[in-house]
Amino acid sequence: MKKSGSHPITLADVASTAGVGIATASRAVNGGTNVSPRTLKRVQAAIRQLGYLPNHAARILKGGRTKTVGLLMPSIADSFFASCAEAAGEIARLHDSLLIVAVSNNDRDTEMGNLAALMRHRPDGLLIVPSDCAAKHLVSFVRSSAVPIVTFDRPILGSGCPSVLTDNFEAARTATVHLLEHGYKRILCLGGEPDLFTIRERLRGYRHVMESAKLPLLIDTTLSGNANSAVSTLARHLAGRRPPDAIFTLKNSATIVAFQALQRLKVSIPSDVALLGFDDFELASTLRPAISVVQQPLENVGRKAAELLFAQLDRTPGSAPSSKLSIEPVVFANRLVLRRSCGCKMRAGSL
Amino acid sequence: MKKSGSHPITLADVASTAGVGIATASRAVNGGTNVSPRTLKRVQAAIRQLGYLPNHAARILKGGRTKTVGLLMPSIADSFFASCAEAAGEIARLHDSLLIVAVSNNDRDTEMGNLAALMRHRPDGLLIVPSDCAAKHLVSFVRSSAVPIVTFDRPILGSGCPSVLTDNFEAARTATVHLLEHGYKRILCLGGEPDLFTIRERLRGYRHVMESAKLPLLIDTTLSGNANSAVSTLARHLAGRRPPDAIFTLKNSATIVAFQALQRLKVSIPSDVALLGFDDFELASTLRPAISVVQQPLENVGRKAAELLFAQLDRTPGSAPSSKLSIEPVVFANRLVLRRSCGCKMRAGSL
DNA sequence: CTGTTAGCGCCTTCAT
DNA sequence: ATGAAGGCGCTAACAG
Repeated sequence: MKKSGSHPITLADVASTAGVGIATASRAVNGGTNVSPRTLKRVQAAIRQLGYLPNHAARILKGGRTKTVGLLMPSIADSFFASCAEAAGEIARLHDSLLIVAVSNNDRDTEMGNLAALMRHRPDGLLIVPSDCAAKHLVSFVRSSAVPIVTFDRPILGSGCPSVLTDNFEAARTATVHLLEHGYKRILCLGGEPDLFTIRERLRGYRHVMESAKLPLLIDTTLSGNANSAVSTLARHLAGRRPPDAIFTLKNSATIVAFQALQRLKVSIPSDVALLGFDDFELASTLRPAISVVQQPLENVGRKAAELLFAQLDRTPGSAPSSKLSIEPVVFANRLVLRRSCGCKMRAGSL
Repeated sequence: MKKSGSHPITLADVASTAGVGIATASRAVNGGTNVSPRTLKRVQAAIRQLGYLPNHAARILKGGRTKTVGLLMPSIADSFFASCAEAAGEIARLHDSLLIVAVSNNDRDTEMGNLAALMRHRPDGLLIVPSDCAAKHLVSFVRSSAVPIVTFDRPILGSGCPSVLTDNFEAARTATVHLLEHGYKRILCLGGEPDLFTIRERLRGYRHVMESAKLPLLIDTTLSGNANSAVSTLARHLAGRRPPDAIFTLKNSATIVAFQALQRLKVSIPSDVALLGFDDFELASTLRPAISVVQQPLENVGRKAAELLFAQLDRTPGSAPSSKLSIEPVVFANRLVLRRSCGCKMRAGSL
């Protein structure tokens, strides 16, 4: 109907076939204020007939919103971030906006490169999961950037940028305390990427508890995603003179590879060594034993971040600057989900 | 540096602070052909100093590419689609483009609504996982749309639109045959959403084999995502006079809820009933027993779809129309990954 | 209520 | 090698 040969339909086309002026057509398109019902109908008919689609670029050029929000995060495929993204996307749709997605792979250069690419599209706002929460490149970007930014999962330290986090420190504390209450004394804290903000916070929580209890710090943050390397890492720890009696894994993937390694080493959970992980995952309750975890309210994080961003966007520039959003991060509490791997529910009859 | 008060930097600003004409500045920005080295340098300095960023909207308005690709799929959070999206995104970056993401929830209205929103951003091309492969609304959209479209995972029948699929029929056939070879005779085919193209193809494969073998068709496509409903569904089947001796699940989530239900019903796999699922998932090999599955080459699908799309985009309009891309869908083969749940490797020593 | 007009920032002839 | 000028499609002032 409108594809072949024909040049793209413009407002002018609509106006002429409707027999009205361009401005009138424009008004008709945008809600139709100050347009007589009859003309409105005529214009709408022309629009349908021609298959007219407003040219977004032209509107933007005029100075309006682009109705897009840039989303920059480590990975789309990671279920954690995918959940946040989905939730954020829903909020965006509610505000008639779309998400432009870019990934950082937790790599600084990739991050800055893709951020630049993002910015060319002039998003109205930015949702960022910073790869490095202290890196000056991001700080200075945020400082000089005119677009509102909200970070989630991790902050950009010293940027004055609103962020939505979960209480990693407190959750790690609670988790470690729980392990202690089970009577474990040698708790191995296991994970990778020790430079990430979230990991550091969790480590801090673990440390805090262990030091208060005057128990030895057993920390190994050399874990890679590789299952085989986890086997040798764990074999080494388990073969020591004083092996750990419990393992606290610092994230999702660490929990999984640790579980797999333990399984392969035929180490029984929790009788030989207990396991408690940060981050829930779909099959955590289906594995045997079911894995106890710290559960983060993912959807809430993504949703809240998006809401915060749109709150800034929708606030008309004229409003009182006193109502400036608090710079204090929004922090969600985490939940300790107790299943079997930590030693809980041992008495319970079934699995 | 550039945030406060100051209006956004334009090419004119660059030109004036560099002391050159706008046109020259423009040339300098775009590769710098026909610009003396000295002026080039001056302009570049001005660009850096001012923090100039080309206004994408203006470029688009001039008729250029938007350097964006629309991605419309059922869900971002679904690991299957997330993997495809990530792969597609990488290809897009290689072509200096970004992904604009919209979701359909497999719902026709949501799909068309979000598609319309997508189109306003004038993407150079579209990557679509159609919710309904036969729905006329999409067909007519594709027909009338001027932007290149590639679908993946599912086709849009009768649209002449290139698509990237996996061989669902053949894989389901192979899987069912494998079950037969184990000696199972009463194979229950279990899943939900029987209207989806992929599900139908898999059902067709199952049917084909069972009918050839003159074995009874046991099909239940009423499964929802809910674990509890799966328990009652399976309990019912298992309690029948002639219960199934094997279950072939039609997708990822069905496999998981079936496994969970079986586990809760204390039905032993594979001795009481064997299990084989369509779609691999992260912990399939970690569950006990490890689940045998049909594995789809997800990344390949996403990547290939994006490549096909850019092949169309990069093909300059002038080139011979004879080289028009084949309308035959690209079909990837699937792999049957045999683990324990189907009864394989029972003799093997360990787990 | 409606039409006319002036740009938004950029690229691209066309002169110089 | 460079500058001036027009127009991409749209909206917001301003006239009528």
